[in-house]
Amino acid sequence: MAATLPKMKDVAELAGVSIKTVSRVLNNEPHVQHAVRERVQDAVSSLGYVPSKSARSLRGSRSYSINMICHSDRSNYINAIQFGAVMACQKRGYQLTISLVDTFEDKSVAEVKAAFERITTHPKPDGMLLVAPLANNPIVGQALEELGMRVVRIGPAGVTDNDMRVAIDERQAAFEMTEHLLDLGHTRIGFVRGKENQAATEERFLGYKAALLARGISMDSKWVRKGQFKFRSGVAAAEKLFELDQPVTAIFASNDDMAAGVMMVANRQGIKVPEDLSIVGFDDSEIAENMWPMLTTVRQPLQQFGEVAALKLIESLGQPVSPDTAPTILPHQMVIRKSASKPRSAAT
Amino acid sequence: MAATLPKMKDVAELAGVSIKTVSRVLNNEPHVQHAVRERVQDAVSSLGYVPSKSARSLRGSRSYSINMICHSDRSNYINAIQFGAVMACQKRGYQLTISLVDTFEDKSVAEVKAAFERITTHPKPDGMLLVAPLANNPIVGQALEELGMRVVRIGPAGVTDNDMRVAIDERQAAFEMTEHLLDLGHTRIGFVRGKENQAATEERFLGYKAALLARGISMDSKWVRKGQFKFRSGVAAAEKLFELDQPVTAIFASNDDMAAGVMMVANRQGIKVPEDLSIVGFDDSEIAENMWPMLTTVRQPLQQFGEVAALKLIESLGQPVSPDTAPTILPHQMVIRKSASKPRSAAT
DNA sequence: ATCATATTTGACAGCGCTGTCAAAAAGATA
DNA sequence: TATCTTTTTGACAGCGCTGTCAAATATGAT
Repeated sequence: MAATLPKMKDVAELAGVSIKTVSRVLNNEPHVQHAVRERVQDAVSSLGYVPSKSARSLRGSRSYSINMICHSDRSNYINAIQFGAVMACQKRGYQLTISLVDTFEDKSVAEVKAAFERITTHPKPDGMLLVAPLANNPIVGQALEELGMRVVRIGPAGVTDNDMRVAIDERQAAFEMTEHLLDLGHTRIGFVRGKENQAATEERFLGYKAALLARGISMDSKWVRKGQFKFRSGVAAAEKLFELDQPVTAIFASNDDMAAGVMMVANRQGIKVPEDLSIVGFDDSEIAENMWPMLTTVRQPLQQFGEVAALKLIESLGQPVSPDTAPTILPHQMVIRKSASKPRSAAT
Repeated sequence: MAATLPKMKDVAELAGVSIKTVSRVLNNEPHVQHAVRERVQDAVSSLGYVPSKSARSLRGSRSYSINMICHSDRSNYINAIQFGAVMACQKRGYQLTISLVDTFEDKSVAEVKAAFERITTHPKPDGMLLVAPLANNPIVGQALEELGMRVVRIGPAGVTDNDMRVAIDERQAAFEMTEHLLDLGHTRIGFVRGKENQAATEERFLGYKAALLARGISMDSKWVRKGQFKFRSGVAAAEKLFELDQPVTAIFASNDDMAAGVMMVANRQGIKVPEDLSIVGFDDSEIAENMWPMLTTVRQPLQQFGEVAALKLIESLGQPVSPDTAPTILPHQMVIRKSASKPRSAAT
C-alpha cells in the first residue's frame, strides 16, 4: 500500500505542467493541447492517480455519488434493481448511497422537501434513482424538482411520462401474457389486480383487457379481483374466483407473489395446476421458481433497470435535461414454465 | 429552501465563540465549558446546521460513510440487514454506501486487497460491514486488516470469534427448534444441512444433534441430508428422506427456502402437513408466510443485525479495538405457525 | 514585420473543516 | 498578593481540488 496517495500536484510535476492543467484534462475541459493532454494522461496512469472525491465535492461541483431511495416496504423488486445500480456506479467511479424514507402518504410538499433536504446534503448526491411506486408520487416529484435534484425514475409511468425513466412496456407484456393463455385455448381468464394507485396495476390490467378485446372476448367483471401485490391478496382473490358458478380456467395474477397465493389455494382445494387451472404471474421474481409447478410469468429485467438508470443518470449530469425525454423501454421476456397449459375442455 | 446552507462560521457567530470551539463541541472533544457547549448546541439546532462531510473528510479524518459489501449472490438475508444498517446510519449522520465484490473464491490476498483498495478510496469509508458468509472468509479478513479497515461482521463465526461481530446463538436456536419437535412427540427427525463451509451449516446441525442427544435419542445418519440453503436442495433432500424404509415424522430444514422445497414435495406426493409430516425451517424469511401451511421457524432479527452492527461500528471509530471483543449475541425467537404438530402415532 | 485576436497555460484564492500551537482565563499554591 | 499550573479558547494554516482571471503563446490579417 502506497505511503500516501498521489495528489494532483504529483501528477502535475511528473507531467511538467501546472495543477490546473491536470484538472482540465481530468474534467475534459477544452483548451488543452493534444500533446499536453496525453502527457498528463500518461502521468495519471503511471501514478495510478485517482482524484479525491471529497476535495472535488467540497469545491462545489460534483459529489460522485448517486442516491437510491428505499422505502420501508422493501421488496425483491428493489433489491435486484439496486444490484444493477451498484454495478453501474462502480464501473463509472461513482458510489451508490442508500437512503431510507417513509412512504410519504399524506405528506405536504414542504414536509417531503425537508426530509429530502437532510438526505441530499453532505455530500449532496449528483442525482437520485427513484423506484416505483415512489417514482410516481407527485409530491415527491415536486419536492425533488424544487431542490434541483436530477432524477431518473424506474418503473411504469402514470399519465405523464416525459421524464427520465427506465421501464418495460407493461401493458404490452400483459397483453402478450394474456394472448399466451388465449393461444392455449382459454376463454375464461381471471385477473388479479395489484395495489390501486400504482401505475403498474392499471397498465397490466389494460393489457389483459386489450388482449381479450382483440380476440372478441367480452370480459366479465366477475373475473377481475382486486389485490395488493401480496401473497395474501392472491389467496383472497383465488378463494373468490373459485366460487364462481362458471369458474375461470386460467388466472392471470398481476405479480408472482399473488400468483403464489393463487397456487397455494389451488393446491389446498385439490385443484390440479395446470390441468384444471392455469396460473400465470408477472415479474419473474425468485418465488416463481420456488413453487410447484413452476410459474409461467413475464420477466422484467430488473437488474438491467438499475444499471441502465444509473448510467443514464450519470451521463445526464452536466448536460441540461431536455423537457421531454422519452423513457427508455427495455425488452421484457415471456418465461414459459409449467403452470399454464391447455384447458381441460380444449384438451379433449 | 435556505439560500445557502449554514456553515460552522455562522454557528460560531451566533454562539459568540470561535469556529474551533464549535468544532470541539461537534466532535465531543474535551476542554469546553459546560455553558459554552450548551450555547453552541443551541445555535446548531436553531440554524439546523449539519457539518459538511466533504470538508470533514477532506481534512483527513473521518469520511462519515460506512460501506456494506454485497456479493453477487444477494438474498433476502442481506436485504433485511442492509435495511437496518441504513436506518442506523441515517440516525447517526452517516451514509451507507454499497459495493459489490465477487465471492473471492480461490483468490489471493493480494488480489482481494487490490479489489478492496479500489473500493475503499475516495471517500475511504470509516468502516465496513461484512455479512456471512463473506464475513468468515479468511482471505478477505486478512486483506481488510492489512488495509487497516475497521470491520464489523454479521452472522455466526466459525472457530475464532474474537472480532467485532453481531449474531444470534445459532446452535442454541437449532437446539430449541429440535426440542420443540421433540416436545411435540417426534422421535424420528430428519435434518437438511446448509451449504458446506458456512459456519451456520455446522452450528445449526450441532444444535440439532445436541438436542437429540439430550433426550437420549441416537441420531441416525440416514436422517441427515446435505443441502445448499436453496429451494431446490430442499426438494432433493425431501425426495431422499421420503424413500426411507422407516420414514421420519418431522423434517428440520436448516433454512426456510429449503423448508419450502420440502413442503412442495410433500404437497406433490400427497403427504399431509402437518398431520403426516411436520416441517420446520430457520430464518423466518418472507417465504415462511407464503406457503401452506405457514412455516414454523426461528426468527433471526435481521434488521436489528444491521442496526446493531452499524451502531457498533460507528461507536468503535476513534477507540482502539480491543484484541478480543466478544460478539454481540442478539435474541432469536421461535415462530410457531402451522407446519408442525404432533406426529400421527403420538396423536392416537 | 506589426498589431489585433484567439488559444493555451498558470498563479492564486478559497470551498468548510480540523490539527497545531499559542494566548487567555481560571484555579492552586506559597 | 504574586507566581505557577491547569484548563479553556482562538488564530491560523492547509487538506486537494476547481473557478477566476491574467499572462504567455500561437495564429491571422495587414
